[in-house]
Amino acid sequence: MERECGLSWHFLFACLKTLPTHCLIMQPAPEHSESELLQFRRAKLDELQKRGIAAFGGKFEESHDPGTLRKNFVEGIDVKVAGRILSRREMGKATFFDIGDITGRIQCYLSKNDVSEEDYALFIHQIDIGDFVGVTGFSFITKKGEPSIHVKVLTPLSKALRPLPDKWHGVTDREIKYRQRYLDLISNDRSREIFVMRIKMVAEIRNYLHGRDFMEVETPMMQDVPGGAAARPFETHFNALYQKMYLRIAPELYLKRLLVGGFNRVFELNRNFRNEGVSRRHNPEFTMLEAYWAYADFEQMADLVEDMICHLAEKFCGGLIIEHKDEEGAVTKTIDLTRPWKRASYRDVVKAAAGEDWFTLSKEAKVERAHSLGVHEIHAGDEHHELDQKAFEKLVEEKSFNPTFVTHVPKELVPLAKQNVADDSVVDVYELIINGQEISPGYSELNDPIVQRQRLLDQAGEETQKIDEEFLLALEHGMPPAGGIGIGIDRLIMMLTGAESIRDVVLFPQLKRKAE
RNA sequence: GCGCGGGUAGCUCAGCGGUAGAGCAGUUGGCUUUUAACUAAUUGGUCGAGGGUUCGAAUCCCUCCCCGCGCACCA
Repeated sequence: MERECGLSWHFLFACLKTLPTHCLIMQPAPEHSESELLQFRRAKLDELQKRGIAAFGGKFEESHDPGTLRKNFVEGIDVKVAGRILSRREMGKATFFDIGDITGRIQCYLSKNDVSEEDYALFIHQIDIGDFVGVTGFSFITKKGEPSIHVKVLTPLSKALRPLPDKWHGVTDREIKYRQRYLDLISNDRSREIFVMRIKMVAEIRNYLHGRDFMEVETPMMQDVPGGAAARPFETHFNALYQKMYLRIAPELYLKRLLVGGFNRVFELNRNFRNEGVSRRHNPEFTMLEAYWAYADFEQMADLVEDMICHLAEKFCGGLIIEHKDEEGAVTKTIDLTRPWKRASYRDVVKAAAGEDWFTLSKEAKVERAHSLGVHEIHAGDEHHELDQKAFEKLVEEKSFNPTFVTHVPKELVPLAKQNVADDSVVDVYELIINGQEISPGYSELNDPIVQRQRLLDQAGEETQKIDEEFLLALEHGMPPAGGIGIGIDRLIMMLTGAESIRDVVLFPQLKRKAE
């Protein structure tokens, strides 16, 4: 006892004496000395290394993951498990501690009976919460019924020089959650669950489409002409070719080239980039699924999307009723995905929300009507289709939580879709609204190169967009009639997990650079 | 870009003109089935940055930085 005590004092004394110069060597220009907390951890690292222990470890052959072992627990078997120490309960001659990772956590028990006095002291004094360790021992259940590992050998695997966030509250500071996502993942169960769910869902979407004979392809993210959507692109410069390039705003025009090339069922599930503002619903780089199915139309695409989203909900959300909850666990919103989903035309849903006579009104009368319905972000100077669209967004989209396929949208809004045979002022498309947001558009794709050129020119007149001549050239070689969809994956995940911000479903959301 | 709210110890937060605080984490002890372990003592702060007002500023005022929410742009 006294020996141990004496050792520790000697050790502490030695550290305090040697630390200042050590810090200067490690950090060339610190503005002020490191906090005491960090100094202690550095000293522990030094001590481990002095004793010839590999503080940043190496190979450790685990028999189980921490969470998997706990889930499928079997008592009385030999186990080797590695993980980060997440908490610790010291009881004199024995210590309980939890190790964990993305799979979950498991409790470990280390007793002085099982290791030398020296090793136990090393564990107590040099190993911290936050360090990675490997444990070798056997599984058992404690008196209180907790599945645990009785540790026979403890192997330090990596020293953490900084402490973990609050063990109870985790990280709540949004800035730390986003900038240092790893801390959020280590300390917040909810964040971990959402990201694991996202990863599984994205994998399942790929499985689902592969199962229906869609081929996943990769098309350029750097494009000469950024097409396929109306959005401001990010610009970059290609040094070798000495030309300006753009990050893609959509893969659409390349996927259609593949339809021309005979790829009858293709999809791409990857990032798009749009140089627009960030918000709860917008991240400048976001994940989009686009799929094209030759000889299908927008209604078959709607069936496909409906089936796929229900499949995901049943597989990962326990059914078609999705409940969004607040931090106290109270249900704030319920989304009912029960099939069949509502389908209604754009004109009908706008009339239902803004009045039967809406489409007969003058611009001024539309603005007045909108104001009376509480919509103030609307201006008489806009074109009719813009006023209609504003009414749609504010009065229909933002208020629709259960799924609705809004069909037959005015053609001005969608230049890449086929016009309706009966009414050529609208196009054969749907916009799927769930959770107050557009989750997915689907088209009967326009494959007439002459009409396509004219529609792009009409739109370019307003938006000064460049026409992708290579795309039109491809269409002139003949593109099969096809249905196409896009699904905003981030928003889909928000809807299915109840995340309130896109930043809660994107691992590393874009943030402004922090000043030096 | 505009408006509102926020930035205090490693983390979670209180303080809002008069000596910078709590809990957890940390350090040193006690404790051999604990689990937000318990328990005693204790360390730790350019109060986001820079100016100003004041005898005195974390606190009031100005400028700037970052984060959140709303609006605008957009999916």
